[in-house]
Amino acid sequence: MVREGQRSTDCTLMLRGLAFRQKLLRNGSRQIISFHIPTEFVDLQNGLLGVADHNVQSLEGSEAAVIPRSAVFQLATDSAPIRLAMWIDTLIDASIFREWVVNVGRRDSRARIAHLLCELALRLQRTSLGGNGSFDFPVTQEQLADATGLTAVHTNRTLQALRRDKLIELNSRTLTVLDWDGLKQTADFDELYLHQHIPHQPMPA
Amino acid sequence: MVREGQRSTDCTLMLRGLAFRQKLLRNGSRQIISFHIPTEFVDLQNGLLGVADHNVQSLEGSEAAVIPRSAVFQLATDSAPIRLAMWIDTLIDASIFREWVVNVGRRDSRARIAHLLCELALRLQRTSLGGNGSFDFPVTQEQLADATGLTAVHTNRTLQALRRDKLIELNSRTLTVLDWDGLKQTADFDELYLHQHIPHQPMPA
DNA sequence: CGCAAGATTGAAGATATTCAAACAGCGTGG
DNA sequence: CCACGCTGTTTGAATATCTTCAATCTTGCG
Repeated sequence: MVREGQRSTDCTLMLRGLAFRQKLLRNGSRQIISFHIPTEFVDLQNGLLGVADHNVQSLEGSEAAVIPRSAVFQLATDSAPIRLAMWIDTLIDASIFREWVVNVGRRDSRARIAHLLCELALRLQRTSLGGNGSFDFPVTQEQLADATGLTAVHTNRTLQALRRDKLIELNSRTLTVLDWDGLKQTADFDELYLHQHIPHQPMPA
Repeated sequence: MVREGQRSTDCTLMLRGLAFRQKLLRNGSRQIISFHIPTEFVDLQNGLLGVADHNVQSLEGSEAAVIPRSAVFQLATDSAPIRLAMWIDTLIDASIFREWVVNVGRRDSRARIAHLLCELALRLQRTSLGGNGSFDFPVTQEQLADATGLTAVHTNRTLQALRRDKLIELNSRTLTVLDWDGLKQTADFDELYLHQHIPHQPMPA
């Protein structure tokens, strides 16, 4: 979808499925930096920064709307509320990145994976893509590993531990949260950083 | 400077010294999320998001200009170029967070610390706060550790290794980069993510 | 069926943590 | 002026967590 170093000419809006952003290191390893679910902009910032500093990749079965950069900025230029909404969207993005720094920096494997699952579950729930704690989850363990800064092997073992403790179920492509409070607790999860309750003002005073 | 959960009423602009943002975890540990040097905004985003999701702390001897939120937004409302510049500022912030996720997620201690030093050195250099590779560096090893997701002890040993290899010198309060290319190489450092060369257009088309 | 991708398992090893103690620099107060 | 306490740095040894490597198992699918 987007390649690092490339000049970006479009913005993409997720419609169906999952996409993620990643950075590749010289030594061959990869870090996934964010996941994106339907209704979310994937790369609103690329247009303004001119050059993409990372890649975007979509999982199979995903659909995204590709919007020419010029159209997006026309919207932003014409409408102050839309412009503000777009800015806030990128700020929430940044807030999630900050939490991810904490996640990979200061939590053990168990809490890390639990935290990632909490975040995705909550965001999916919010867009009503998951009925009562069950979600379509087409993320491989290797991708989970690259998102949490772990290896695929250790991710596998950690997932087993979470299953053993009856916190989650994770079959081929579906994740179900069995014990939401327990998962939140092991994840040290506080949803404040998702900023789901932005005050609806025309312009903050 | 800023406390988590607090409603923010001001923006702060660094004038002298160093400040950093941090998140505290329930288990008592801490993750530093960014450092801020003079000429940089520390928390432009807090005003828009309404509630701070993290703390900001300044090192001794720092000075910052506290600007009422309303004044900042008045500026943003009145001037399209300033508004754009502010947006871009927050986007570069986010880009740095992304690189930090990679840093703590996928680099070993040596590369992690080298990368952090590269970033700070380059940013300081850019604001001409460092003559020929020597900088005032009032960051303790414990803070370095909390920024890289390591322990203070291991940070100490890693710094010794960097010194032994003649990459840096780090005395009480001054950092000097002895071998810039070597440091960049061990850090896997690519400055693209700092977006120092944003095209100067009135509005990207 | 048979391939390919993903998941799982085991054992050995590396990297980083923990705990505890010693050491250095520095400002304060006796 | 020096002892004292404080903060920050350094060191060692034992331990934990996570990685690596390699093999096996499972599943979906042409």
